[in-house]
Amino acid sequence: MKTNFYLTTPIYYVNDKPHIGHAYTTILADVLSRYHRVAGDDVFFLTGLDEHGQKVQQAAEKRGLSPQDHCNDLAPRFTQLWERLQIEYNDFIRTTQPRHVMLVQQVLQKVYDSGDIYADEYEGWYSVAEERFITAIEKESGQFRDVKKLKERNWFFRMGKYQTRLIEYIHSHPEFIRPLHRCNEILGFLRQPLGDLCISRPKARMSWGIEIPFDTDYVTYVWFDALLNYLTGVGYLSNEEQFKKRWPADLHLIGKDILTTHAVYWPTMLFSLGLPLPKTIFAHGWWLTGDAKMSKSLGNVVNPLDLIEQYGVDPVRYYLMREMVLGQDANFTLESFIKRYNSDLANDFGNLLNRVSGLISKNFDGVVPQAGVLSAEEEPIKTGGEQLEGKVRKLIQELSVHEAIEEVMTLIREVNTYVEKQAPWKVARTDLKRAGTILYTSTEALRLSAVLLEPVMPSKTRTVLDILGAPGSKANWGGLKHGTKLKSHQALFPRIELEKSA
RNA sequence: CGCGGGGUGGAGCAGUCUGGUAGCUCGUCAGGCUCAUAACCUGAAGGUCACAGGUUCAAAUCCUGUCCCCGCAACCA
Repeated sequence: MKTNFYLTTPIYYVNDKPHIGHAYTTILADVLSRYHRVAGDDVFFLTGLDEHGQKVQQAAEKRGLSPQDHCNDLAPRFTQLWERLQIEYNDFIRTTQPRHVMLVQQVLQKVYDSGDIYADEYEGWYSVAEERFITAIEKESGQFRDVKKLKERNWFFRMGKYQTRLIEYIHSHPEFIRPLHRCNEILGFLRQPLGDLCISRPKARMSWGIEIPFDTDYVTYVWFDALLNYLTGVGYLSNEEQFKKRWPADLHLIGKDILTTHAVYWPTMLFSLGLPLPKTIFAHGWWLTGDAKMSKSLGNVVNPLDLIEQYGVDPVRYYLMREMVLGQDANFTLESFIKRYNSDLANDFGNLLNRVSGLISKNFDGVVPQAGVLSAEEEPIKTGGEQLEGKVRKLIQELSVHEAIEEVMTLIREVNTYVEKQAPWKVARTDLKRAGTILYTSTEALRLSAVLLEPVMPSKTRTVLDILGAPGSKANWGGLKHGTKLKSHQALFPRIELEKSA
């Protein structure tokens, strides 16, 4: 019986091209998916686009396009980037798809019928920029642009009535909101009375959205619409078999900026629908460049496509996964990227491949030698290799991707040390059998490391396994077969030579 | 008392939830090796873990307080 694993990224808002933040979350989801697939889980990985809302409407108007044309134009930029980044998602949802529109309307009707939606006249300060009403305190803060007094009839979701239940749920499910400090943040937020959520927008003001089924003068507030994608993607109200199998989601990956919507709005919506809550909502940090937050709005976006063109997909994936401690902010700089690339990928990983393949080529005609009797020297390498898969698996379960990677890199460094100390190039002159044992051991450890890095760097690790004649092999010791002829190859990760500038 | 992030050897960071000789990468210095992508290996220097109290047999880690740095119009993960 396979374990189901359903994970999601947020659906990205299509008012501009994708940037490194989108790429990061999606790569992270892909890496986790791949680790779970390798572990034998039945993975369902959902990503997609959030296409409704005022900002999309405005962006479209600016370009002289209809909102739908604007979305249709931008959507491929995301899907093409995901292809380029080797993202293997199971489904790509767009909130303008009929399946989603239907679901949102059904859900609205359901919630309405259950009495959790009511109409009310509301007068307050409205931030055009934020697309929402703000409180008097927020207005005083001066942080909101285009604030005006607005009196409007709208539909409201009885979010407030689930406050106590949500607090209790969070307390009794420590894995629900992670990392822990985010959980505390939400609990802090919930110490204030939780109001109801305005879930409609009058078409007169904003028409680009899903029509409210019981009041056609209104469209659905974009967040109420967007969050439901997680249900649409697994067939809620349309494919009960799939839904039963997949829901609740195991992991919602999100950025810390959208924590409240996911950890407060979303659970209360699910409470109202009588559905179980996702097992874990994980909020990761931001990529900072210098001291500024990476954002498409600041014009300091590092275009992931540019990096890929120059250095390849795998190093970019590796860097993003290794450099960010999940849950914290990280700095993105070209310098640190190059350092990581050179020290980890070129000097340690790639160079080790060259060392062993060169030695096998010189001393064994390029044919993997047999491991003879293992001495005490081999033990740490072999044991380390045997234990590595378990360590990596545990760390991935804990969502410590950077540590999982570091565990593998540690073994690779140990193998480099081992090769250095055993000096097979010397031993080969007097004891070819012993040299064979050394080379088998180091090459096998390299193979095993490549297998365990495959979710992070799917292309390059496959190249390594291909060179070693062990494609599709597993992370247990002994996957490398003696007698295999190694394929000739170029440097796996050519060093990036830094231009020496003043 | 607006919100959030952070202060750990020269740099960048783990470690803090689950207290127990302070770790990694880079850089520097010295040496080794020369199979390899000027790579790799060994050793060394360098930290009172922002500060002050407290809890404890034991604190970077838990509690209390203080100081400092960074980000916060444009919804952006």
